[in-house]
Amino acid sequence: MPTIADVAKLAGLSRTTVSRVINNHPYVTEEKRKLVQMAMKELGYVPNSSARSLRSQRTKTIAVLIPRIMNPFFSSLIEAMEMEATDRGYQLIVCQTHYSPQRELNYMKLLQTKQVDGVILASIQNEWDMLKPFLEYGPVVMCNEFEENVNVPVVKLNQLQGGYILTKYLLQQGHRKIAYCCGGYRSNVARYREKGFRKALSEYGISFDETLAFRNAYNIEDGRTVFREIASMSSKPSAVFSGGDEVAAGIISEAKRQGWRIPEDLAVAGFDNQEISKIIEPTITTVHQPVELIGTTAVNMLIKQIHSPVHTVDNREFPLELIERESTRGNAVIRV
Amino acid sequence: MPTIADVAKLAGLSRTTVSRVINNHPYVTEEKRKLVQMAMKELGYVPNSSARSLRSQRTKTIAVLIPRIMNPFFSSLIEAMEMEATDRGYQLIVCQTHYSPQRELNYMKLLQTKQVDGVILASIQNEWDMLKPFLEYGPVVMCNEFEENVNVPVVKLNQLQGGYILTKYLLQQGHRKIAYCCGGYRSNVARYREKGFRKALSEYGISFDETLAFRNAYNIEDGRTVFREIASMSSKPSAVFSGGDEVAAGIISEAKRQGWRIPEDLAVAGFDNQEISKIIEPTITTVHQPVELIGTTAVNMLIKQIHSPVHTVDNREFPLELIERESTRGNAVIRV
DNA sequence: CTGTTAGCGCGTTCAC
DNA sequence: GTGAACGCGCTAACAG
Repeated sequence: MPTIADVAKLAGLSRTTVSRVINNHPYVTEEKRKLVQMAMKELGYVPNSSARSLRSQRTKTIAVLIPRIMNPFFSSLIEAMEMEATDRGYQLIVCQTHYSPQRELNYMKLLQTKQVDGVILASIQNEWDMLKPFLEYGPVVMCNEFEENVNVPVVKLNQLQGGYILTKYLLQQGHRKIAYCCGGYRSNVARYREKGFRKALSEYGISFDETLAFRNAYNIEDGRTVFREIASMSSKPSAVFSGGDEVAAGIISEAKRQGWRIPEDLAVAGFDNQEISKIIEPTITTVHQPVELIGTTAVNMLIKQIHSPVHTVDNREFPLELIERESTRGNAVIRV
Repeated sequence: MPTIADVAKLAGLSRTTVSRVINNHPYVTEEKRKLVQMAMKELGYVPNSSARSLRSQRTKTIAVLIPRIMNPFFSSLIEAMEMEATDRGYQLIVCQTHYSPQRELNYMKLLQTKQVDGVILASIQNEWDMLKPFLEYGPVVMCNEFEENVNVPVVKLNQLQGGYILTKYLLQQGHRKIAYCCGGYRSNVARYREKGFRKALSEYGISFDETLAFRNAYNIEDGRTVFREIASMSSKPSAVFSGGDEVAAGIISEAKRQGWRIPEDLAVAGFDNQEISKIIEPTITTVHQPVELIGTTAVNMLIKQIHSPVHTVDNREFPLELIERESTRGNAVIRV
């Protein structure tokens, strides 16, 4: 492997000049620039990035923490982030916590060891006290998931509004007894979504019914289980608000197996507007989340922080949008 | 940020001794080891990984190239790889080529600049001549996608067998006119799958009919298009072999919209055994690919190469498995 | 405009 | 068992 010294020797110049050419510095004669470039090409020289990192204290690499990649929400988030990072000259390291606080802490150490220039937290598994100390080692940006009263830039979605519009829509459709599904017990995303759910209910004078809440629903299989529980209830809901399209799909699938009609016997609403919500029969009413938008925004906010470590905490929040489909439509009958 | 020198000073020892403790070297008194550990803790010392990389010529980082992460096949591949890499002390950089040869080459440069210790190619966009030169810069392992007559370790799936068993099954069900869908025009995965398809056909004395082939089908929307074309044919197939579950789902969905019955009017088989194949109605007959297995295997093969750059090219190939579901079952009528 | 010189933080021969 | 000294490859003063 040729080093900068080899190039310098071949070009008959100093290492400094070669370095200047590499980094597009001004104050290099066009003539010598050519000389250096030819030498680089002839030797097949490429700068060693460990050396550059050590010298410049910059790795041009960022890490993003998510629970797991198989969740389509996080796949699309990573997809968008990776593209944006690449466009801006950064590498992206994926870190799956699998909901483990310990793994999360281990990944945060990438910041201490200076393996990455910054971290995007798209999931939070530890109490903030555990995470806070890492802020001193480098910039951190929160994306989607967030922590309150914390001095960290965050790009998030208006979950309260999202929960509200979806619930209000169900109420307007005539539903008065609505089951509630969510996952992630200490997630602020889920918490605010629930606030929106409750707000809409209260506007109709309805109070939250904990016996209609399912708080551990993450995937299709969980959705099936939820349905079975609903089916076994003596006083059944006429609609379900599900915090995820997969869960909604599971509920629908199981309901149909057991001969229920959707939405006539049970209206089902999801969240995320994932592919599955468009292909299932009936198609699922859901809330669209601009995932690509928050992904690219988070990357850009982080890179900005990396370049100017001034603590200008500029938060961003984007609205959510209701997508009405078949799984809730046209069964507008008030059932008391 | 404290350095190794600070720790040495505080502990009243030399940098060498500190380094030995960090790297678990023998020949360090238990007493001094404690001393060093206390000093490290007191200062909150953490080794700088750029410096370690520069010195040891090891980054403990690997890159994996895929077309895009949103494809569930690649999400699960990355999920498995990331877990295995982490378990083995490596970081994983995701590289999405988006089917662009140029992007692929850019990512391969990570090997030249020594930003990564090795690369896993799970997708190939360039002619091999373009990729081959990079082998000299570090170990490369191919995973799933492959190139023939090339001296690179590869872990793959027996696509020929996969295509064969699925097609043979359709033939046994009585189908004689089977449409064929695939994506990826220069993929060996697709090529061998097609070989299996043709092999099964020929055993039944049927020749491949190019007018029944759709070679640009990747997603649900493409599946819908495929169906429309099939529906408009004068001489229609009784079954479809689709190279992906999404495409199969799109075909089914569109077919149902237009009032066709599946499998009675058209049997549809997919590939990959993805979630969607279990939830769609009818559920989709498909071929299960052990994605996690090839993911972890590829990571381990690469790490092995990194540790001992001996060119022992040990390839691995795993079998595929047919999963029979509703989308093809029970319409076993010979139609000529 | 260009070259000389000093480290960035660490691991590793060698001597002791 | 331990420490002094060198260099991994590069960039950034500082002179000139």
